[in-house]
Amino acid sequence: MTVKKDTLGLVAGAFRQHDHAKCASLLMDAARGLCAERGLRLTPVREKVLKLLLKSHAPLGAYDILSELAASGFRAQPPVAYRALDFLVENGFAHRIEKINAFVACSQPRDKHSPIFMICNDCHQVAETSVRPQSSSLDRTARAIGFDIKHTVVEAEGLCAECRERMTQ
Amino acid sequence: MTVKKDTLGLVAGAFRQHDHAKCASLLMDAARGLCAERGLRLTPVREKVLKLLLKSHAPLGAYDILSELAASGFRAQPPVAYRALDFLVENGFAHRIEKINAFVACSQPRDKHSPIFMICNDCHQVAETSVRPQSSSLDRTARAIGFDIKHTVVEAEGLCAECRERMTQ
DNA sequence: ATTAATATGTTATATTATAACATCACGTAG
DNA sequence: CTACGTGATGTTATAATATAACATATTAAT
Repeated sequence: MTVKKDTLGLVAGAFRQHDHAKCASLLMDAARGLCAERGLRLTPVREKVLKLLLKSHAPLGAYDILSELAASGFRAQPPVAYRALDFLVENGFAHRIEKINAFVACSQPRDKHSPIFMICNDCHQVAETSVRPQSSSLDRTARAIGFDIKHTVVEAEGLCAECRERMTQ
Repeated sequence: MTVKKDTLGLVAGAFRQHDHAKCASLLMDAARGLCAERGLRLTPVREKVLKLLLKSHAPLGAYDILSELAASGFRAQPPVAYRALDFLVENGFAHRIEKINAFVACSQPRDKHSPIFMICNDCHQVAETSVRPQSSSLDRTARAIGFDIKHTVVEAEGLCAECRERMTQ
């Protein structure tokens, strides 16, 4: 089993009830701490966008974010959202989900990791888990052919356990 | 090692010189055969789009295909390309690469497989390989939390061995 | 204070994708 | 054969996603 126990817990948790407010505020603190450590500027827009991502139970598109920014009195031209998102993604505070052109806050911003997403087609929630870099079959295949990986995209779409249960009831 | 030997060969091959014309015509024949077996209609546009994908050494965007279709006398409104691509993807003759919004012909259209792509940022070629369904850590994680996978996206971007060598020369 | 680097403001436009509805082609049940 | 249902194509329009380019402002370091 390449998946770590606590990571598995997190995955399951993302599709269940949990203290989201607490979880969000811990992650916000983590981001502030990391920015301080690394000399990164968590400016008002960037912080607001991260807050929006943390608050959401589902991934947000750039234009969802844009309209929430507008509602909070920020400037609302597309580059505003894309720049903030770029910052968050580049620095590991958020991830882009390619399959659905959307963004989620990272659930483990301190760890170097290769995220894996499970996207539920019914409730539209997304669970993040990860594998240790270097341990996946993707990495092993790459090494075997001398391919130097810069970034990986690993996503699955389907139905989460809760939605599946609800459907058969 | 979860990667099969012959699959590995294919991966390496995709970034190297090979008899592309022969490889393309074999895959075209395979597609015609599969359509006959399964009662699918490989109409002129669909065949032309598959031909274009097979001919290309790199993935093609929908609008690349559209302009090549136009150049060959086909109708060239976006839905024409998207419909043909949808058909090819749904029936396993092509894959969509999410990371770059582009399409490639499938190199193993007869096999049920979960494709993996390695995208070279320098030469823009893409190698397809695959893992046996059910054997990846993605599948194991999904089973562990009761997530029912419909489709997976596994992609890596970076530098292929050839481009890396060329750069250090 | 001056300056270089970073971040934001703004306009415009590029790129990717789909909705909606009309028409056509083809196999088949009557 | 023929009319009917299905699937495929034609066409217009527009939606959704993303970036280029350049001006201005803020910050941090000298």
